[in-house]
Amino acid sequence: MGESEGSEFPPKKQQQSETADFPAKKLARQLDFTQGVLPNHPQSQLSPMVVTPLSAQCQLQPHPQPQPQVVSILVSPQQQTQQQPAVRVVKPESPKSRPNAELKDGTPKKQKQCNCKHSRCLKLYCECFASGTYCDGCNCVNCYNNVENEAARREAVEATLERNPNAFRPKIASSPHGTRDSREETGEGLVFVKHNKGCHCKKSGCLKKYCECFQANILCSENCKCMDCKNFEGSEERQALFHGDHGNNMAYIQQAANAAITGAIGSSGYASLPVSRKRKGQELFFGKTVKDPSFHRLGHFQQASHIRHAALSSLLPSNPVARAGNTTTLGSSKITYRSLLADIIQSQDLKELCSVLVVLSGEVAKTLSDQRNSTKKRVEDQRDTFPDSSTQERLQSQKEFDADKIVSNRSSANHADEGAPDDCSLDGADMPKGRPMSPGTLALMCDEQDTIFMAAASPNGLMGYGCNSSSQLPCGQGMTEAHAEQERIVLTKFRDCLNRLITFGEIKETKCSSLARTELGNEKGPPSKGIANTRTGTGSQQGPFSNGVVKVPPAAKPPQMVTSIVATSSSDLQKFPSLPQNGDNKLKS
DNA sequence: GAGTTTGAAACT
DNA sequence: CAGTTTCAAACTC
Repeated sequence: MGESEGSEFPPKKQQQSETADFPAKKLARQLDFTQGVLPNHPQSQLSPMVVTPLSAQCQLQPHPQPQPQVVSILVSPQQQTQQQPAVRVVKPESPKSRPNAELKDGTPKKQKQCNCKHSRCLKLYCECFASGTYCDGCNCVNCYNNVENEAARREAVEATLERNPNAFRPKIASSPHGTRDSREETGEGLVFVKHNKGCHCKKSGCLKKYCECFQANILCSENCKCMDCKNFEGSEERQALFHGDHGNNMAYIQQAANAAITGAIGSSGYASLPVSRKRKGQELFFGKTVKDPSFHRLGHFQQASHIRHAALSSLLPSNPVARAGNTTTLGSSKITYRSLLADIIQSQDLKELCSVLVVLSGEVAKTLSDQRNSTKKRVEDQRDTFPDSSTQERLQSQKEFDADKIVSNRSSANHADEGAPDDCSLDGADMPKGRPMSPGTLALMCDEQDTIFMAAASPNGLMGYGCNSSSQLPCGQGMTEAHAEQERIVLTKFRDCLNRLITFGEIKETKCSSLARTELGNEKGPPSKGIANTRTGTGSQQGPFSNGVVKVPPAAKPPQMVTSIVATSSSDLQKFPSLPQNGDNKLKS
């Protein structure tokens, strides 16, 4: 029925609804990108920074709302020209919907390929379409979800949005404010996420991937209308799935799921809870305690593996959830991901970091221009002494050489432990004349609307540097070098910061890993393959915010994060193998 | 790999 | 809004 072959697709009814307003504006309106947080927020007007994935990830959050998963906006080349962003709403919890996501072992995962036959990949049945991406290398038949059929695709998007304005929104969201309040009341440092619509499972017990909640590695919530749900906190069935260190073994999980669904697990040895034990409202948020605290950690393990975006957002200090301190408190019933670094990164720290980087940048600029000035002065002095042209030439060469040396010396001083990324200096090659800023710098600044950063920048001369120095330095190469150097210094420090964060996270991870093993009483289980991801080698295999997600006592927390970061010496750096040296990866990683 | 099961999406 | 159908992924054999 429905769309039979040969019938007009999409249906006429849907086609008629096209308006001039659509789809870009409509999309922009309907996709708040942050789970309903932004629409009323002044910054919700789809600024370029918001739709830029990198920016979205490192964007400083001036607003206090809990930050949901990062929503990547995929702008196809064609759509870029048409200013109609396709929206790739990432289900951050679902590996399959994260193109190029990595498996736990770090192996790059191929983008999910759909196998649609009858939907032309223009309905939400199609995962590619649902995720806002073109089909690429899929096994689909009669696919319209491609550039060649952009018009049809757009209409389909419109039709889909007409049916459901939230169709392309992330299905998994951070809980609304009330939940955050709950968190605050319980003193928990947990991020609460749940399925927006909830699942409607009947037979799977919400313990199979048929269940969107389970697939998302989140617990069923009050939004769900599932039957015989076993995907709730404290569920022995669910716990059995992930018990021990089988967290990565899907076969084992599925076996356990089957056992759970058929009743083999859950009625033996444990008091079976009522069917609707999943949270309804806040009942369980406050009252019910978790029988087994270790299960709580398990929840973190599991969820962490899929919710990297959430991890990132929880890292943001402005997220009060991430800020909450006591990692040893395990009273809440809502299991959600919480970053290992949540205790380490404080809002204040990030502000300080920004300020320090700005100051640092300003200092570099100042030092650089001072040195250039002295060089210039020396040259001029010598010119007065040796007015002949050949000497002038030599002096000019000397001047240029000195300038280069300044840059390279400073560079080497700050890259003693690395191959200095030359690409930094390329950034300014095609800078505009006004206030040149390389992509790297822009990335560092992340959000140009961030008042903290910008406010801090001005008094320290960073913002003025470009103008001032332009009068001091010859335009072009010298200025490019100056900016490149300035950027390099700042990025280096920032990298140091990230390195240290990684290290702290790993310390916690390691501690928690052993702690979890102990508390889980999993003598029967084989050693974990996935829980304790010890970073080996360069450490750049995993991003700084990768899935080390284990709760541990905050023993590793440095007293003053930023201060210690900035004070990091190059010798310290050598302890921490680097982040990617490639300029592009420096911040994106 | 084919067939079955499942639940979301689409439709009535 | 509830019931039914369609669809494609998940799952089983």
